[in-house]
Amino acid sequence: MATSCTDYNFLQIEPHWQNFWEQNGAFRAENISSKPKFYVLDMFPYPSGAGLHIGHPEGYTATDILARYKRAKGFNVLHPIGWDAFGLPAEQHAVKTGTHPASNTQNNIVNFKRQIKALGFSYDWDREIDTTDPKYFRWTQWIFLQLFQRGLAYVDERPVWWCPELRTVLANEEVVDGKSEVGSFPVERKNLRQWVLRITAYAERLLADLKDVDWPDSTKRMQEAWIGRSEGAEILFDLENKALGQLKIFTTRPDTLFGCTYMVIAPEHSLVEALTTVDNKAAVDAYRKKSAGKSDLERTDLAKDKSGVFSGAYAINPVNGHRVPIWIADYVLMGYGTGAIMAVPAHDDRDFEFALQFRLPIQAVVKPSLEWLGKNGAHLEVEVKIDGKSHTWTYAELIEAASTRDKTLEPRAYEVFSQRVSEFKSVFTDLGAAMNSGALDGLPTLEAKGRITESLEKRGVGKKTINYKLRDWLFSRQRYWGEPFPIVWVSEADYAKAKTIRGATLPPQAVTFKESGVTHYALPLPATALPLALPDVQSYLPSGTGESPLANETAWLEIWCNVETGAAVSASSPRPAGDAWVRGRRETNTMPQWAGSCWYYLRFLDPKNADAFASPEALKYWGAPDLYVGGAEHAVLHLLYARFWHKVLFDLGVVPQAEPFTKLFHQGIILGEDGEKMSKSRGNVVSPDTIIQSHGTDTLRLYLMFLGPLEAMKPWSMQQIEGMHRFLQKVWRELIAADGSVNPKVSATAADSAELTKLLHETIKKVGEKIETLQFNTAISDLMVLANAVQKSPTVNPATALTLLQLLAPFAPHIAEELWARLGATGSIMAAPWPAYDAAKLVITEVKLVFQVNGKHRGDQVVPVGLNEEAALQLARENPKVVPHLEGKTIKRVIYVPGRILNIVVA
RNA sequence: GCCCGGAUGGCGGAAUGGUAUACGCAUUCGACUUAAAAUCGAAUUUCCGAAAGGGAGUGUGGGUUCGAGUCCCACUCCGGGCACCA
Repeated sequence: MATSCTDYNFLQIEPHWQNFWEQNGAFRAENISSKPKFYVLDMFPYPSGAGLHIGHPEGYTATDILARYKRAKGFNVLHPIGWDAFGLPAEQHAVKTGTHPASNTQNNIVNFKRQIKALGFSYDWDREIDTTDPKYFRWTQWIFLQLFQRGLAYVDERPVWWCPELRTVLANEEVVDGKSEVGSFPVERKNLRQWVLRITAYAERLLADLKDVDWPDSTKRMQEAWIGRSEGAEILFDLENKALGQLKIFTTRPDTLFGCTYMVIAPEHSLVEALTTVDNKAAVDAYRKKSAGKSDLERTDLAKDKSGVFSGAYAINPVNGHRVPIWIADYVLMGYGTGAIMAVPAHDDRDFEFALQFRLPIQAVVKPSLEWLGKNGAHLEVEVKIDGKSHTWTYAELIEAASTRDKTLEPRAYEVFSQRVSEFKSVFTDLGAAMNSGALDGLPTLEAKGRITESLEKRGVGKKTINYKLRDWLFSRQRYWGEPFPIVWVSEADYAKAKTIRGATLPPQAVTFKESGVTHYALPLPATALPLALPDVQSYLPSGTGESPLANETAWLEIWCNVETGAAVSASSPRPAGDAWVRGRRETNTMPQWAGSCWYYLRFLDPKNADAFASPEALKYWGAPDLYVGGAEHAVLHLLYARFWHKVLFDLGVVPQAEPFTKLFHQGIILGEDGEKMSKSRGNVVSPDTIIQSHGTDTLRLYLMFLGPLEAMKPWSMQQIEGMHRFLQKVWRELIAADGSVNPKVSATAADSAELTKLLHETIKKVGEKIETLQFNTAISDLMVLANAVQKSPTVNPATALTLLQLLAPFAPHIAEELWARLGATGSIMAAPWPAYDAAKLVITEVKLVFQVNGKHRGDQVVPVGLNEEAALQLARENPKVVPHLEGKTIKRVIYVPGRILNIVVA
């Protein structure tokens, strides 16, 4: 039933149809259906206090268009939404106001939901999820238990930002210019006990399986770089002081081992203390202290000046027995490789810089090409002996001679490189051939690598290894507002007791940590005891010790725990009867925001299931999302973490496919009218609410899609949006008369012109194809062209008008429903099958043939399709515009592309 | 420094190797109106020209081709991401 307004009153029409859809459950997806499925997913939002910004509806409109189109095409469409609602801002708000983060979060959700509903998206609201709902995070905790059980979770000391003044741990974003964001107090790095997930165990598969997904190449490449696989060798260097054992290094260039003139270990390396000699101790201690205060970022910021300090100790190069000094420098990171390197200054930029700064020897061991030598050493002057006579040449001359006239000069060229390597303009880091390397001499780099690795391996001082930049995932936060870990810390004896009862659910190796000489054992709650809810706390302020506010909730924290059932009573109560009760302390860390978003796409399949995170039937029917749309800022972290969890679930046999997101698309950022990123401080933020009030959501949706290609970054324009509104007004006016009745030009007795009919069928074809490929901006152009044709036409057949509305419906669903109803069509436009085009109507009998002379457009003529070349050439030669260009010329060649061009090449 | 994008009218942008600038915005003129808005019609890459017409033209320079915005090579500028990863 249509509204009663006479003009295009979107403020009345839009809520009316939103209400209609809601009451009819128009967008409900069925888990049991004979229809083919289509799962289209948005990256669900974090419900911030600021409300929706214009970037949200951009991606959401794109998926909504596809969802509505696919429904019309006969698919059972799953198009869900929910809330990624754990997070730092809610916690900060709670600290400030003292109110529970849940209440603030719920307020924000209400606001987000109102805004999203006002945009008319066809979400299945029955499947709404909220990551902070215990019914949801019960399964987040369950997945953690699976990881834990498989040995993929462990506890380790990791550095975090610590603010002594605020007595709290800070997130990276809470640290601004080395000071706390709140209060500008100094901060330092401090090691704290953290949960870590062993994502590195999946590095190889995370890399290899990228080939199976339909993702933007740039995103794949970013993930590849992040995983950062490199092949090389681990090599053991004997230490001069044999009592200290050996030093293990990682290198991607074992072939340069003969060029190793010193070694560097990270300041955090476990051997630092033992290696440092008495004379150097003071300097080393000072240096370690200085670099401990630096973040990785600061270490890299100081890139220009390499810093470091000599340990006083030496190692022995395993291939030539040379005594090489061991330095300590923070350009070597403990987190990559072995935290120690062999420095080859002749063939590595950083090592070279360091060697220059500390006057360490530089030994060339890889031959560059003569070309490279000429380019980088041209400025040198060299002595050259020819027939016993000495000449002074420029190095460029020597290279020139060696590479053209006199091959015998080549050794001299390399001799110069060898002796004066530090005088060359750049460091040779590419592949070449070995030199000054004993038995390796002359071997190309790749062969030399293999040869030396093999020989080291035989001697037991080296082996081939693969290294990844990817590091294990720091998975805990010292915060209140996150999923609690379903872990209780117990004594060794109690853990042993638990093991006899629940052995199968414990990891192969117990997870432990040592504190004041006591080893604590991590005992998981049984899955039946989930969810472990957050307790109410007195204060959201941090505990002051670095632990989360949960550490202050003694009654929740210190418990008697039943190892069999996971039941708990406060430790202040008497110990309950029975053997299974042990004394424990709960884990006070909570999970990071990523946890909830790592698997939410699976919960949508079966969101109310109380027995499993989703039923096997739902998992099988829906599978992975067919399309996932979201910002490129998630190209690495979210998308890599989710892939990791998914693979673990796949290994468990609970999800049927190895990759979670088959097809991925990133929408571009919408900039402010000034072409800058939208931000509060610039005052260029556009709110969807304002536009919905002034122009309506149909206009907003159309405009967002018309701005430009979905993936492009594009500026907002208030003037352009008027054009979209005019377009909808025009559609309205062509179909509805001033009094609100149907425009008399829409007449059942009117037959459309052949041109209009043809255009209609062309448009059906184009719009359908363009929706499939997410080319919405040009699809809308096509709709405008059709609307313009309808406008020009004196009459229009109702069937044509209805088809136009159907094509418009995915983009601007409210006005489409309204006009559909007013034209007397039955049911919802959403229920009508997508119009099919008639290929016969697309057949053309005449085309415009362009005449070119020497590739230049000189004239054109409408000709029948299938005109042969001879006839076409004849027409061209008679064309008055072409004739002058042919006069007095001989035709050398004719290129004829039927239906397109006839190019006459003349001399 | 490295990696990835991009550069087309006054603006957002469109163009399977085949008429460059579709569609929209803006601007100008005209119609309607007492007037304005809205709407409708027309014009709008640039240079020469009254016009007809012609020349140039997709960041720069080269190349391939009958024909290049599109393919190849070199470069400039802009944007984004990553960054001492051995």
